[in-house]
Amino acid sequence: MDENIVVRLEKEKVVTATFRKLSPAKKDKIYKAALKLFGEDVFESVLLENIAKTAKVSKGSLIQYFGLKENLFLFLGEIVVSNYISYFDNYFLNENVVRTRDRIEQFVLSHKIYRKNNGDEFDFILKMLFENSNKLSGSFVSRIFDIQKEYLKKIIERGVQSNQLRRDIRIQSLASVFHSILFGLLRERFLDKTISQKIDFAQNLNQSLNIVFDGIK
Amino acid sequence: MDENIVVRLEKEKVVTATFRKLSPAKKDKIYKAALKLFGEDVFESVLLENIAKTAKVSKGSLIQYFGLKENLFLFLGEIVVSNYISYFDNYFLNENVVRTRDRIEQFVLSHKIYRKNNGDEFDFILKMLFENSNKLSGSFVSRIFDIQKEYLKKIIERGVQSNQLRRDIRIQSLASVFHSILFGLLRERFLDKTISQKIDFAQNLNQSLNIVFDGIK
Amino acid sequence: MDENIVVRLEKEKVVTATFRKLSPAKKDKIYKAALKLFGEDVFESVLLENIAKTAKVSKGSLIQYFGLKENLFLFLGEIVVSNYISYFDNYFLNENVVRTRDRIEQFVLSHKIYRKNNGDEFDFILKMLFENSNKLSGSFVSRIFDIQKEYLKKIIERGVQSNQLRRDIRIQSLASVFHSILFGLLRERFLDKTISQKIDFAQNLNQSLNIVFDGIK
Amino acid sequence: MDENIVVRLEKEKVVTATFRKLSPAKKDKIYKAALKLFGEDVFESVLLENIAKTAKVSKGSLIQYFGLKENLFLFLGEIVVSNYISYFDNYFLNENVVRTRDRIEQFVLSHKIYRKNNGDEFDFILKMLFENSNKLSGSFVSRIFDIQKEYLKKIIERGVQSNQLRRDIRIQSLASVFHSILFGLLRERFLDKTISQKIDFAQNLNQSLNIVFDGIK
DNA sequence: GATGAATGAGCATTCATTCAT
DNA sequence: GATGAATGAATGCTCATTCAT
Repeated sequence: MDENIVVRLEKEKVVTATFRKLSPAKKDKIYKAALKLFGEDVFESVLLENIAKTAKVSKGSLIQYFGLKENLFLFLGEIVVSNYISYFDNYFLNENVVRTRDRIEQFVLSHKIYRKNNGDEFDFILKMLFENSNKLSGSFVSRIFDIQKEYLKKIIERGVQSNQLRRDIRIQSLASVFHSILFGLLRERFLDKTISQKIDFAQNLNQSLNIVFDGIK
Repeated sequence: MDENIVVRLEKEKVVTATFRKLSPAKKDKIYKAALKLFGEDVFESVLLENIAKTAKVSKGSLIQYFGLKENLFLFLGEIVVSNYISYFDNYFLNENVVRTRDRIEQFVLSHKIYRKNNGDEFDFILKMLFENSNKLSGSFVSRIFDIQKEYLKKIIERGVQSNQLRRDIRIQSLASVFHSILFGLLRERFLDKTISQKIDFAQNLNQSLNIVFDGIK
Repeated sequence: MDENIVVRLEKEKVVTATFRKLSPAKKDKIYKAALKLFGEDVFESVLLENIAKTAKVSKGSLIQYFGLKENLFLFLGEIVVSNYISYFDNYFLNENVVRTRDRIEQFVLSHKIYRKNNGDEFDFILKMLFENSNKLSGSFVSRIFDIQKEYLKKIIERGVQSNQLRRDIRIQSLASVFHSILFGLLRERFLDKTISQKIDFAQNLNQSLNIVFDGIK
Repeated sequence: MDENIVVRLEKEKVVTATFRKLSPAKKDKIYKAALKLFGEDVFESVLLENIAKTAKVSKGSLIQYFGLKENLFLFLGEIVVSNYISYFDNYFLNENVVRTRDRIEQFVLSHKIYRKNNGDEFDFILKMLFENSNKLSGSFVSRIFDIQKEYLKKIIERGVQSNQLRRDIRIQSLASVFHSILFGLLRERFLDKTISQKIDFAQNLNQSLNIVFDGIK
């Protein structure tokens, strides 16, 4: 957990000094407990008492650390975003795919590995995307989306530079299109109960990318 | 309001006979009140008392009509879906655009008009898409999505028949791609607070369609 | 149903004139429906709506006939008591057992036949005896008990006259003792879940009577 | 209050750990308040709010201690039974009456003293015996009855051993008969509004015992 | 007279937050 | 600083009774 974020959140009155001074191990235990439970249920249905029990901390302490249930939730969001960035910054450092199309495909598919290693973070993000009221999750979702689009934009930019993509394309728009497709597949995969689910996620992705790269006229 | 739906819902114990027998005007008043409030806030935050007040009905009556708050909610969903279908079935009856690309564009843009005339329905759909837990809204969302994809599939099919689209395209996949784009734009438009919002919805749509129709290689 | 009772209850504002004027058949249908349901559950748990449904009458009518749920209940009690008296007055008219001991035994056992022919009345009496608050059932229970003791007293009196019983016995006390025993057996039979239930009711009765008739010293 | 019972009830989820950890004084205050009110009225008519007020505790705390109103009720029953046993076990330790007949008489009459010292327990038992639905009070009543019969059986057994009672008597049956008589007197004394009430309880008891001990033939 | 729709007082239960220890 | 007991506002649901048709 990035201590700088904790320091900033203390200034923003999201966490208290008491929390900041906790041992990293304890902070992490609280983070993990809250993450797990907020990833399993909607905000309203998650009880402080259960988080406390899971973190082996008292309910009173939780309130002392965050003041409000909502602040604990905000704190979570900040750490998840920060971890998400770390993870994919690192991913791109080690990625050396050449074709633009493949880079996008790999990026999207790499979320499967992210999920395997960071299951609770992944579940939390899904809950934020689809099940918590915009009032609570709005800014979190925007940030995750902006981050994802930023990665896509960088891939596209290099594609333009390397003449794999047409120069006249608007990068921002293309990033949005790719992002919508990625997001749509995600939703189908995890929420819809319709036929489409039976088709493989990777296959769906492949076809969608074909459509955009080849055009349909 | 389609009385056949009310009859069906009575069989499914979602509404009571007492509700079914209400005058259409009263049923509509209740529908409108609930629609407005459930479109403004998350399920848990909507109070029966306020719906009652808005509909100028007693809380007791509401319970007498639906038994459970959740049933009132389910009832709403059914009517909204039914109205959505009526609206767009009618839209396509009167539509006579020729180019496939333009047909999709018009269909998406027509949601603006739908919104203008059916603001509360529109807001309710948005709440369902983004803010209520999947447990509550899951089936509603699936149905709305299936309906939208069905319309897109029909447009695509005619596009293939009239040789405007390549014959080797998978219709289902293409419909999904278009739907993801449409859905992404919707989200950006109504929920994100980022820069992208400043750009015009229609322009965004136009560019997205260009990308898919032209290909980007 | 004894119309005189209905007339008296009207004067006591337990039933309305509207009810009195109902056809005997309808009055009886209401009586039977209420009897059945009040015999199945505690006063508070019996819903007017269900009585109405069972009697094929509207809830509004029920209120119109009795004003208060409690009055319907009082009405029931009156009729049950009246029927109970008729039944056992008639029983004693046709009874010609000689020995006092046997007369008591037969009287108690005859309740089995009463139960077979008047199951709902019997269940109602049990509910009154054991499960409804004294506030509601108190006077009913007293009356039933007085009636039963009266029958016992008459049996005892004849026993004394025919020199089957000691002359120095206090009839009232003896009647109470017999009644307590009868009542205790009833309770064991219908409410307790203990071992005693396995033993036969008739056997239990037989032994209890032996004890009292033989003395135990 | 027996702490072992509280510990057992915690395992059976009737009381919570929070309640168990309360100071004995506080537990007792709650017990006494609930006892008083449940002894005055039927289960449904007793309000948590009033118990809370009487115990000088918040309604929320009550729920925190017992989870359900019904559990508070069950808890009461357990303690009352346990106290009843303690009281009469102690009574028999200090009792040294010789004649069987007198022993029974004294045992029954000792309930008057029990009542004087434990008025609320006594009232609660009466409410359980006569006024709460069998669903709620059934097991409580069975247990109290079994306890009472057990005491009677022990008296009878010693009576047989000391040749005060005939050897051929069935102890179980005789205990039941005595119990019925005791119970009948109790009922007359506290619930009936009839003449019999005017006669003294002790006199009634005396006569009833005479009848059984002397036989009536 | 009959109906059944309308009403609203009443109550148990939930749970974040406060606060005493 | 840590704990967890105490609190009470908030809300869905029940159902006898009222009342308009």
